[in-house]
Amino acid sequence: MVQYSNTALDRSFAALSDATRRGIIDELGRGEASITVLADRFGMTLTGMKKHVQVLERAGLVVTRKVGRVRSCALGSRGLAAEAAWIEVHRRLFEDRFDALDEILNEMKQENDDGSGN
Amino acid sequence: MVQYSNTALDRSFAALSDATRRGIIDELGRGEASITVLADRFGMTLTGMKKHVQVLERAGLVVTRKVGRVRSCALGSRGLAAEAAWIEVHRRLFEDRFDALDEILNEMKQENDDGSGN
DNA sequence: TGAATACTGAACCATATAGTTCAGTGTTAT
DNA sequence: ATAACACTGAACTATATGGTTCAGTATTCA
Repeated sequence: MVQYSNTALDRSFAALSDATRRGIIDELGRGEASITVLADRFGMTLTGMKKHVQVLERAGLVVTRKVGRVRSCALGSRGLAAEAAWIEVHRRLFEDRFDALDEILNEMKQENDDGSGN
Repeated sequence: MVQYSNTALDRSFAALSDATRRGIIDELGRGEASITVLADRFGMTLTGMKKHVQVLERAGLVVTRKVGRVRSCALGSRGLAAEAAWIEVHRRLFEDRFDALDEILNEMKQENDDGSGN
């Protein structure tokens, strides 16, 4: 029985599973933005937007600081390295599987081609 | 107001946000496996495991077929290309932001260094 | 001082996840 | 034919998400 757990990846992949939150990352890629600006951009209440930003913040993808009455949101310095690493390693798993499948299919083809009828 | 939506990425990132499901992908990288084998491996009921596999299947990451009374699960041919692509594009957004920050910090440093005292 | 702005928190709703148990159905092996 | 096996579906639990409204608090500006 295997015991897995990586709350960091849990949180960041969960954060990325929502189109609005992926959009917020796009937006912040163009520069810092307040909750109000983001809420306007995505046609949502301030409270709704605040929750999305909190999810991104808990995932370490976004950082915020309060400047006067405005909360300024920016991309976090942690970046997407861990997520990219997981995806890359496992992308190869998928590819290897299909390489293996190709091999099997080629072997079957050879067995057919050599006319042994087996 | 921006209108985003990409259910494919929604589903696959959501599927990847659970450690058990990421573990299932690891496991299937070593070869096909039945629901029973996976349930054993992760110390879970058959019903629980079936749900995880369904989430992965809806996300297109896993394919299953019923052979007799056994459901055989394997990695899907779609792979993780779309997810890798999103991550790569946005990884650069993060990096560019910090390049920009570096620039600003360098400019500030220069202004300090030139002794204008401004 | 007072109004407007920007956010915050509590409370609520519907739906999804992550898991369980229990009661089946269909398949295989004796 | 019968038992064992592998799965399936319904129903139930607790918690999280994605959104809302409403009632504040803190800041800024006139």
